[in-house]
Amino acid sequence: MPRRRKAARSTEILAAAREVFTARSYEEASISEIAALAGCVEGTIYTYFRNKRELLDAVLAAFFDALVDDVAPRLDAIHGTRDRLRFLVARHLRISLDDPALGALIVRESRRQGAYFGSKLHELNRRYSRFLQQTLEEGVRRGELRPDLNCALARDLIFGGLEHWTFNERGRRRAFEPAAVADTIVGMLLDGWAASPQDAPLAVLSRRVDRLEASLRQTGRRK
Amino acid sequence: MPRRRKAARSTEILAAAREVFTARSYEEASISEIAALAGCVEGTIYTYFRNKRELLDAVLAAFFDALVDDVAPRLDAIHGTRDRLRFLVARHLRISLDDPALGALIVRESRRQGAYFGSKLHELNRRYSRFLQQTLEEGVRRGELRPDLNCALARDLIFGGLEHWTFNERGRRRAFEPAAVADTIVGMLLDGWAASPQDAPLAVLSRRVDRLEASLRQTGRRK
DNA sequence: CGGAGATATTGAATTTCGTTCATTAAGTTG
DNA sequence: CAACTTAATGAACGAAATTCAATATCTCCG
Repeated sequence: MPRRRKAARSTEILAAAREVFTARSYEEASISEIAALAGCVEGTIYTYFRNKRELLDAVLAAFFDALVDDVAPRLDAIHGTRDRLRFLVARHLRISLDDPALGALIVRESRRQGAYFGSKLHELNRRYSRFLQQTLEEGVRRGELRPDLNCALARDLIFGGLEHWTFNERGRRRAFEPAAVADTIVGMLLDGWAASPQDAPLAVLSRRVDRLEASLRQTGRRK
Repeated sequence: MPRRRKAARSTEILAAAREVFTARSYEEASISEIAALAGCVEGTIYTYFRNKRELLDAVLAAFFDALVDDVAPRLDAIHGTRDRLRFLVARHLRISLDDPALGALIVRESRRQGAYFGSKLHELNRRYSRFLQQTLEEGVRRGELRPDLNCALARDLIFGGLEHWTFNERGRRRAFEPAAVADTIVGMLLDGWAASPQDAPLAVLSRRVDRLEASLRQTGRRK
């Protein structure tokens, strides 16, 4: 009932919506719960947002906005393609550590609206993913990456791969170190998965070491 | 009103549900529309499926079941890690060509339920993705892939990357040739993105050609 | 063949939830 | 302090998911 500046109310509703949308799935999240949490009635929400979907989009948009602002200056300070990639991958992985529920929400809901392409969300996503694509393109220009690399495809492989891995990792309920995982992933992508010819003896030896370590770990656990 | 064998009704409802869920988003798809298409009333559906979500899951499960049955024998007939990977990637890409609407539905909705991990859908997904993971593991064992390759991570990178790329490609409304794209992607992943030392002169030359072409295009546009 | 039991199907009732809108009340301005 | 603007309300509406007691149809056994 008290009347305030529009911006304040809008922020409250957005915060409440974020709370509820991360706690429940989109279908289960109800406008009435968001309204209760924001300290207003359902009707009020509709003077700020056209509908439930748009409210969710606003929550996601706020996140991407902040993300872009955070990444831009830090990426500028890094030189060298491999290091930049490591930073971008680690930063992306950190999303789901900083706020796991929000990270899950983004994976669940960010690409779901019928008219995704051309939406504000799509535009924000493009702005964010451009960091990666430009890094790749510059890598090619500098001769650090293969001249025939399809950068748009490479970008999709990275983002999609990270999303998928993060999603599965959440299911496994394991902790992880973004910087270390980013190192591994960037190494895999830049250097390839195929064994180099001179690796063959190394492969055999490494396999034996792996097995030794594994069995040591096993016996260790059995005390 | 006519009464038939349970299996027949169930199949009709499933077919109708698939139709409606691919045409509209989950929220927009209504049980009444599915019932109308299946030639029964809403109530009937609830004697076969507990709720709307479970109906959707059944549609997705039927798809994954068929997919696993299709892939298994064909993969067995292929030997060599690179060829197997090419097949698996191409087959996965073909999903969204065979039935684009269903492909889109899978991306949109397959990981959305709150209790995904441990669900039947999760189990089917695991069975399908195991094809890829086992191919990778065998590749390592044979010495065709790097001995230190993290196969679970590699698998996630591939599936996630393909999903992301397919999603974006749909937005771009371009056609593509699964075999050709699979070739490119498997090549990228196995051989890496970093320029090999002897590529350096090539990279520089390629860069110069790029620039020439770009400026030609520019002047062309200015007429 | 006929009736009893089983069960598939119904459709109306219930409930829940998103959304609308006429009304109220709090600020603002002159 | 009036006239105006607009934030906020909350009751009402409509649509859609879900439930359930009643009904229709099938099966099987005497």
